Amino acid sequence: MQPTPTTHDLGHPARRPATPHGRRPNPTAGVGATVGASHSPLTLLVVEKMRERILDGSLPPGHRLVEGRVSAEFDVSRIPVREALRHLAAEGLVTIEPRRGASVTRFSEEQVLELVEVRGNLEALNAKLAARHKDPEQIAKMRRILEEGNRLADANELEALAQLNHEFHDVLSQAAGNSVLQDVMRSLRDRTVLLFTPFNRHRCRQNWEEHAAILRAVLNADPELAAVLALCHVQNAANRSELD
Amino acid sequence: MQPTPTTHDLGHPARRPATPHGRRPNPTAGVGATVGASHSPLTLLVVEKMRERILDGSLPPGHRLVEGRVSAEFDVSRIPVREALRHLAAEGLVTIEPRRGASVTRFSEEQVLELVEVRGNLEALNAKLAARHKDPEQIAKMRRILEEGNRLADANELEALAQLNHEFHDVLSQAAGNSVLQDVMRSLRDRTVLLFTPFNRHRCRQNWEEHAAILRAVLNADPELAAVLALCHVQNAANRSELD
DNA sequence: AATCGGCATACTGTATACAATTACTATTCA
DNA sequence: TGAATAGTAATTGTATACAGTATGCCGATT
Repeated sequence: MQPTPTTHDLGHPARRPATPHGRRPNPTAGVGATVGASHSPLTLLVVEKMRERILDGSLPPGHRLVEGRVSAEFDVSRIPVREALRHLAAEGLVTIEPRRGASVTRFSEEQVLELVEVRGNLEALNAKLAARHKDPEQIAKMRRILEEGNRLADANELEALAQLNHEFHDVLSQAAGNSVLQDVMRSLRDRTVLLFTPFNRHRCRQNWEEHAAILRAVLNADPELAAVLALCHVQNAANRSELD
Repeated sequence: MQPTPTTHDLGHPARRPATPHGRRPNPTAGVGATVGASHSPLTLLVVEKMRERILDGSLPPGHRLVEGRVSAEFDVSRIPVREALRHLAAEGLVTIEPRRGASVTRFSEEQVLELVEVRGNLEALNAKLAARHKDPEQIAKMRRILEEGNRLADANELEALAQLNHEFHDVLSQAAGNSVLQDVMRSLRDRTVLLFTPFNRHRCRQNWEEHAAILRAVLNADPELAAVLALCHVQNAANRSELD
């Protein structure tokens, strides 16, 4: 930790040859591409990758995330991994116990209820704001999504429909135009994704119905209705997933 | 304005070790000297210290936080400092620009409005929840705070009254019993602290009046009223501070 | 004088090194 | 056999080392 013991090495403060250590995570590293100029902080790359794996379920709740392993996995040093883990911890996807390390967050039933409560209210606020601001461009986007979604629902293309849900949330966040809210909700959404994903066809369809209703309320510039619908939507999604 | 290079150090005047090799961030006990015993991750200590200095204004918005300087200041290595900076960035108190470093967040007017909007709604939710849950212990606490506050207001002890505001928020968060909400609000509150602090006597008093009203609504188990009052309170506080 | 190019500087990003702590295992003693 | 314990391995916390990049200064060239 300190130069203490080693202080006397002062004579030759580690003038190692070119490659002092046999193992080096690859200079222009894991990113694969080269680079010359492209600087992408490794930390962010690790964050992205890990978030993806957590959200798609490859890293199940409770799974321990040992710094050394992860860093070997991605072929980077522990530092970016540490930072990535802490970043994810701030988002709530990862839990860090001091001196014990990180693991994928496992939510208690109570926490799930709490998440739903907060997220529901914020989605309501978001919908309300979206219904007030009427940016023509956003409105156009919403119209498009609404039509597209209805078409897909009729055609029973549930895969594409699920895809559209992301766009739905995105456009609504955009339309609300509150970046603070956007940030908070992103974190809450990520945390709830794992909890209730509309896997089966029925839910997917019902999900869309509710989304469509919210969109219509927003397009009709009815803030209160939009808010209520959004709140209900979150609660419904939570209830449905409880019936698993 | 740019604090450019040497603006404020960090508080401590000149604390350059000046010892060429004798300089080492604390052998085994170093921490003990400055902060607490050796257990307690340095990162957290740095976070606490820095948050304190940001919130009390010693580190003004826009002030650059250079890792090297901060680490020298606290006599630790850059690693805990980096982690602390990122922690604070996650809370929103610090802004990190890739490859450029960290600085105390400077909020635009728009962001202020956004913060108020979100915080107001969440405080409302919080008050509503608090008014529903009726834990006897929390109720007792609230009663105590209410009485104490009224007493202080009458006695014109504004210093102590300001102190009590913290307790007010704490107890209300506790009473609401939603840890997710608690987390989010803590971050939002920190960010708004700088923006509107009731410095002068008049505001402090009015502030308390509003707090008291919320408390009474909660104690009367009137969730809707509590919510409305909380929302208004945040908005009022924001408006008042704009008149500076 | 204005612009360009290079050099020195300062700082961040990332890698490795090592100490401190916890977790694990085997072993001894009752 | 079971509990206590010592010894070891695994893992985190923190320090230092080094490389790459932005920044600012200075001189040279036009």
